[in-house]
This record gives sequence, C-alpha cells and structure tokens, in this order.
Amino acid sequence: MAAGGTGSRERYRAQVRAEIKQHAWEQIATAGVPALSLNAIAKRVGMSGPALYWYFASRDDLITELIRDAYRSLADAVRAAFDAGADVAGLAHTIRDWALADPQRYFLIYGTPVPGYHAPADTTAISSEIMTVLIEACAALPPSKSATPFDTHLESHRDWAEGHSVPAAALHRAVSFWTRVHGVLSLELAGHFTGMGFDPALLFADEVNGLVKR
Amino acid sequence: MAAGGTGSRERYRAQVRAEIKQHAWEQIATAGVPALSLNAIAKRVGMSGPALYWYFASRDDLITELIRDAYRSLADAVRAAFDAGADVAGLAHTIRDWALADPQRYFLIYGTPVPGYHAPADTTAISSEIMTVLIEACAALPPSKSATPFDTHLESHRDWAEGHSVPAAALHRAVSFWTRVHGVLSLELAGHFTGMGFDPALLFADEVNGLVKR
DNA sequence: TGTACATCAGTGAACGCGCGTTCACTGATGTAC
DNA sequence: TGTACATCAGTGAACGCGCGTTCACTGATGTAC
Repeated sequence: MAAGGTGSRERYRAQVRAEIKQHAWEQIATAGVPALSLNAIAKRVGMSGPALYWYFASRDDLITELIRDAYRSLADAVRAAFDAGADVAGLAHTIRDWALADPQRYFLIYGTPVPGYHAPADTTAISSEIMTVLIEACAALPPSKSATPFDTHLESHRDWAEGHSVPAAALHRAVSFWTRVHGVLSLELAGHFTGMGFDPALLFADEVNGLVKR
Repeated sequence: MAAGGTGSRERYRAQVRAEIKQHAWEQIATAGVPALSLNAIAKRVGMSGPALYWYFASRDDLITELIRDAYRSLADAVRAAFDAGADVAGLAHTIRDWALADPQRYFLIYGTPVPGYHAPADTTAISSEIMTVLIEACAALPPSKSATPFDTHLESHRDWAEGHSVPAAALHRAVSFWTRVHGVLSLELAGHFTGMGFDPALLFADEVNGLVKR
C-alpha cells in the first residue's frame, strides 16, 4: 500500500482532525462553547478521550483553531462575494447569511469576550482582510453630502487603514457598515426581536441602505 | 434587642444577599459568567459553600437574579435620564456610560445567548420598559423626510408597540437607535476596535446623530 | 420578666460527577536498507 | 523482496480537581405565652 505524495498518514490526520472539529461545531451549536467537552467529542468521533491529544494539544488549542476557522470562513465568503461583483448591500447580505447559517459560530467571533483571553495575532490579520474588502466596497459608493465629526476625526486617525488611499468618509462608511450589520445581527441572533413580529431582514436592509445614501 | 418594623432578620437577609451578589459581580467582571463559582463566592463572603443555599436556591437562581438586576439597573438609568429631560442623544450617552461601567454586566444581557436558556418573563417586561422610553424620545424628533421599506412594513407589524400612538417612523427610529447603539457598544466592549486608534465615542455619537436627521 | 419553643443561619463531611490531562503500554503503519 | 526499526495512533487506567448539591446537626435569634 504505497503512500501518495503527501503521505497517507498526513491525509488521515487531516481527515480525523476535520472530523473532530465538525463534532466540536455541532456541540457548540447545541450547547454553546462553555459546554464543549473533549471527552464528549471523542465519544462521538468513536475514540477514547486521550486519543484527541494526538490531534490537538489541549482544549484551548482546539477552540483557538475553531475561532481561526470561523474568521477564515467569513473572510473567504466576503472576499468571494466582492470578487463576484457584490456591492455594499450584497456584502451585507452575504454576512447575514453567513451568520444565520450558524449563530454560535458568529458569536464565537463577535460574542461575549472572555476577560482574560487574547486572540492570536493571525486572527486579527484575517479580521483586517475583511475590513479591506469593506473599505474597497465603500470607496466605490457615491460621495457623502457632508462631513461629520467622525469623518474629521478619521482624517488624523487612519493609521489602521494604512495602504488604503481613499477618503476618510469611505473609512467611516466601512466602520459604520460593520457596526450596523453587527448591531442588527447580534440582537437578532440572540433572540431580542422575538415576539416583536417584524421582519429583521427589512430592518437590516434599511440600516445598510441608509448608510449608502447619506 | 427588639426588632424593627420589617424584622431584623429580614434586614440581615437582604444585606447578606446583596453582599453575595456583589461578590458574584466581581467574579463575573474578572473571569466571565462561566467561571462563576458558588464555593468561590462563599469563601469571599466568609462562609461555607452550602450556606449560600439559604439565600439562593441554586447557581442558576443566582444568575437569573443577576440578569434581572442588570435589566432593572439599565431600565432605571434610561428612565431617570429621560425624566431629567434627556433627548435621544442623551439617552444614548446614558446607555453607553452604563455599559462602559461594567462590560460584563452589559454582556450578561446582550451577549452570547446560551442555546437552551430562556429568559424569565419579567425580564422581557423590563426590556419593553426600556423600549417605551426610546419610543417616547423618538416620537419627539422632527419627522423623517421620506418613508423607507421598513417604515411601511412596521405600519402592519406594530403590535409589539401596542399602546403607543406614534407614527411608524418613530418606532423605526427607536429600533434603529437600539441596534446602532448595540452595534458600536458590543464591538467596542469586546475589544474589536483596539489597535485601530480612533475614538469610539465619536463614532457612537455619529451613528446616533445620523438617525436623528434622516 | 422568664421560660419554652419554633425558626433561622450556619458548619463540616460527604456524594457523585465530569472534566482535562498524564502515563505506560500495545499494535499498526510506513520507511530505510 | 524481506526484514528491522522508528514512528504514529490508539487504548484503558488513573490522577487530581473543583464543581453543585444533600444531609445531619449545632447554636443563635426572635417570638408567644
């Protein structure tokens, strides 16, 4: 049984790792991150608890990787939509669909922070990948009518957007886009609109649209 | 040692309960809700673990009460500001201050939901107290220039605002106010703006202000 | 005012649980000669 | 092609931990007569 170029062991490893992660996601979707248990996952995968340590150094290690995957997934979705010609409204739609598909995955990134925890550096890099797309999309919008105080403020505080030679108003729109999308989504996904009877999708669309023409 | 009108035992009970809650909040602020431990609280208060059961039926019972207190605190703050003459911008400021004072308390209400958990009915009542104030404040705003799709949608989906005889546009503003405030605050408190260097307060003010004149 | 009694507030020991993690060990798999 | 060997992937037992919670029991506190 000759091994392939990448080695059959490596292929097997990748496969089992993927399977472990998948069960981890299911467990998170069911009971949230705090309830994620290595032993429970192992049982689902069909092996003993200690065997997981061949694939992940620790529980924290597994969770960190899940966070990274979640960021990656969102960044890829946003980038793909943009490359396919999506405008600001289209990007918003993409993000909303992504979040609705797995709310707990969304909250793993944008939910309640754990006081001591600091995200690894590469996730912040992925995060700015997303921001880059948003800025590019916002730069294509018709110019704003008037400058707000925050516009002015951004003129002298735009180091974080280094490399983007767009007006401060475009940066403002990108940030606003992000906070508005997040505002509607997190309240919606957390169930704070239940019992109110309106359609969150319309509110969402209006919030994004109001940002375009201002 | 004669007891007062309300009974010294009851007074003592209330005092110890308050002390337990206070230590619970400190623990939540330090390590988040999942790390909240009855034994650790008891040690801080200066008694054995089982003694807590004289004051709270269970850990869940304690947490539920903390959630209720958090809602109550926010509702009182908002109501007090409104009664003192605050407009929409003033209310936003009040909410922001409240959230910054104790981020984990904010997240206890508006953070990641636990999949199985359903908030008790009275907290949703307090929640609509808050919404009532927001609607009243928005109704005092100058009328909008044009109706959006969500405005129209609300005309026929406003049962949740029963008792408020205000234009649908005012309801829309109240909801938008809430999602925008939440959007900026939750990203800010979760640390997603760190490293970007701008002042979140200005972004926050702009988001609220943009809602007033539209 | 004194006494008897019910209630309240607390202790310490113990239970059972599930957790993450380590350890020694076994068998299978792939590789080098 | 066969053999020797290193590595990989897994098991099962065990460790120590802290958790929420229960139980029997003790002493203090307030109350009723």
